[in-house]
Amino acid sequence: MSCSACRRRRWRRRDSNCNGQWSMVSGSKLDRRDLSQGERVLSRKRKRVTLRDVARQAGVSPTAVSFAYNAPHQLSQATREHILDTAEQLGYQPHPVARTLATGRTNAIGLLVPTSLNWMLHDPLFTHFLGEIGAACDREENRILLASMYETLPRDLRPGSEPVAPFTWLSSIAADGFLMVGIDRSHPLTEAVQRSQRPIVLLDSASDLQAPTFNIDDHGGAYAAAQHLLAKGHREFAIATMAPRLDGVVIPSFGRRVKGFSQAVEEAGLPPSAVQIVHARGVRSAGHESFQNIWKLRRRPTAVFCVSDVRALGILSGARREGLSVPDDLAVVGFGDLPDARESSPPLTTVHRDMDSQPQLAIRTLFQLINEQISEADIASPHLSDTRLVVRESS
Amino acid sequence: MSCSACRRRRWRRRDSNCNGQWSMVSGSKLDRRDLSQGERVLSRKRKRVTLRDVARQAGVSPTAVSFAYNAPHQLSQATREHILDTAEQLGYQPHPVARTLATGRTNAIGLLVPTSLNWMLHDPLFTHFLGEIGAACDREENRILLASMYETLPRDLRPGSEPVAPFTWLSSIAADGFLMVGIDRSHPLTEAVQRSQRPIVLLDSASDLQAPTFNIDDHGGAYAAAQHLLAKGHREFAIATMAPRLDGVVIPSFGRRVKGFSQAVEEAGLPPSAVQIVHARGVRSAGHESFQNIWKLRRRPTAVFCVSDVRALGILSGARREGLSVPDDLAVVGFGDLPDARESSPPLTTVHRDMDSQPQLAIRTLFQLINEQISEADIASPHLSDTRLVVRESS
DNA sequence: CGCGGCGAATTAAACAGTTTAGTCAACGCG
DNA sequence: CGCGTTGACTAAACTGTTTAATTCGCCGCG
Repeated sequence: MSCSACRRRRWRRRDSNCNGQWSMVSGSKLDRRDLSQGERVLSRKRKRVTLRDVARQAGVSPTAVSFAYNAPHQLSQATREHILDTAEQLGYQPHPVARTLATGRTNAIGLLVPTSLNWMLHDPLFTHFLGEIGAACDREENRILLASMYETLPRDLRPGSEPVAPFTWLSSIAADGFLMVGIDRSHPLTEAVQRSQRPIVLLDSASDLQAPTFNIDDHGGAYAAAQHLLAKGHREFAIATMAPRLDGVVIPSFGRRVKGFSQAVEEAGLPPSAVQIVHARGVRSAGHESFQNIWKLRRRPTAVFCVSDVRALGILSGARREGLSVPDDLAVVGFGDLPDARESSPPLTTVHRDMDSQPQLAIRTLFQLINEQISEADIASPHLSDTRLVVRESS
Repeated sequence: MSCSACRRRRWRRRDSNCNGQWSMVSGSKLDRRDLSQGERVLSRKRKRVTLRDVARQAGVSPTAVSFAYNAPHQLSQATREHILDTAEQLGYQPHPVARTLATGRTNAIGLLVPTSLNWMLHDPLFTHFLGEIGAACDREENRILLASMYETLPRDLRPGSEPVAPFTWLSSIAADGFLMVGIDRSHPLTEAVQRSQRPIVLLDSASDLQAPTFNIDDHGGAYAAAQHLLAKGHREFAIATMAPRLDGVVIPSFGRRVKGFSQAVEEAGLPPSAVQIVHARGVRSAGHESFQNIWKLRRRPTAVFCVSDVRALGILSGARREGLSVPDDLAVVGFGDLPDARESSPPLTTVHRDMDSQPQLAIRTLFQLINEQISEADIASPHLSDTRLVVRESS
């Protein structure tokens, strides 16, 4: 069958024509280890094999080569096989970027975080989100492009190095849409991303931004935590939270939790001084840091509310080390209900939040927006998910 | 000063010329919320503002616009400002992909994992690596492109869905280089990635691949663990590891650990039956699963060696729930020395491995390769990092 | 016998930037 | 006055694909 094809086409002739050219590109089909030192240096300069090279070599048009991969039915069986063989021989690899430019799809979603990647990736809640997002990307055959918006913060918020212009920064993120986690409207990049014309979805972020937003009831959860502690008779509190601007970054959900807790205490008729706020900068280390800071307070609180479970767990182990009894000397309440919260000693009282369906919903929405299955107008936003207090033995 | 520039150039004339064109693109400078429903539908179709649009509007060549951003010193101050103003007005956003195509740089590194993203992202060791890699990317102003090689597994290894051709898969990953974690040479994609002509670095992977490899002494660590347990008098062992092919994926370091442990037992003169191997498929859940499987064994082992700490910690909590005493009823040894291993009850005996400098070294090497600061030939590979047994109270 | 339609392949035009090799005028200098 | 240099800017080539439009021969049908 390939014979009839051969007769029709001018492969043979081309093949011999191309023998001269062949040597130019022959290196590319060699295995790396076959290259001597000299050849390897040469290979630096060697241009990559392009679709055009394959076309020339196979004696067909570039379009035909493209069809061989993307629209096989457009080509006769024989031609198609011949092209694929040639491509294999030359060691042709399609250029991902060129392909993206032509199709307009990157098959990647941009996961944007306000802090440094390092900071965020040490937060177990975030890595849990990452797992859910990963599962969705597995299904959609997409990748996650993890990018930190940190570099774009202006000098006064992040001293030390020159900020990257939001403009420039954004022009280096090749993604079909953005999922932004923990974003505040004060961030200089927020607006730029919104102007990028690509779909955006927000998770655990500010609630007043012009994009589909998926949040939880931070305020209510914290409020309930305060009520619980008040009912237990506590009158002196500490709140352990992130430094108000961790290197210029504000995480809105933490702010809402602080507000919710303070409000409940205030409504109980206690003075504002009944709530002392302690800050910590790290993530994993935040618990220890917070514990130290609480320890140093002149007026010792009898209960501490943490804006995240990592902090609470850290305080628990700090207290253990110090010989303090929880909850008798210090009651501890967390926020998030990580799996570890159940296993700690004592098991942690914490505000349970949905960790699974909320990020799942967000990422699914993003994919729907990218695939134009829904429009932004169809989405009720902000989408709030309930929180509830889970009382265990640390309070 | 801008006057002299105005006199020399023909901005005014062009400006009025372009008023007709202007309306074509004017929508792009509008805020989303200003668009009525009808206009929003229209905006779908609206083409994005390109560098050429800016050039036309500003009355300069496309080159000049490019220079305004990338080579400011090539332009006079006045021209540059005029271009930037115009761009701002039109809401121009440079196209990341086009830019990448022209420059050849994506500013992203591909982090390739053999399993599903979901699986890998639930492994605390991996997310720790991710943090280190994130820190390096923070410094280099790069992004992480997280991609799973899972989809490319052939049908017989991963039943259920059609495999993506390695070829096709690779042509959708836009990265300047690859960091591969936990890769075995049996994976069909390994070869394809190696042929991609982009720098590659391997971490915790097979040791016989043609690329700079950063591993730890898995064999030695496991060997030491066995010796320790033998010295304590144990004679019946279990090894808890991953299903030999988790959905077709082999993780080489686990294999080396199983081998190292078995070898030590064998050299002590015990029969092969003294080591029973139990498998588990999950990550977080692997510990529980493993414990159940050990529990079911006809000949109960007195000690269990786990290829990872997550497994060991899971077994610990499984044993606690079952009322078993560790180490008296069952001695448990892990591998990895996660931070949690110190805090568990009882604290976990485990093989300490370097979690920080090894991934740091790998990622730094990758960036050096990408920036052509070193060549592959300069790298001693495989690079092995020591492991050592840390005896705590679980054995 | 002419014409519509189809299969197979081609041509040319996007896609949206960067970069090289200039052009052109002004300027200083011998 | 001619020559070389410099500064400011441009034209054209280049990056490697996809895709809409088109050609060309062939077949069946009225």
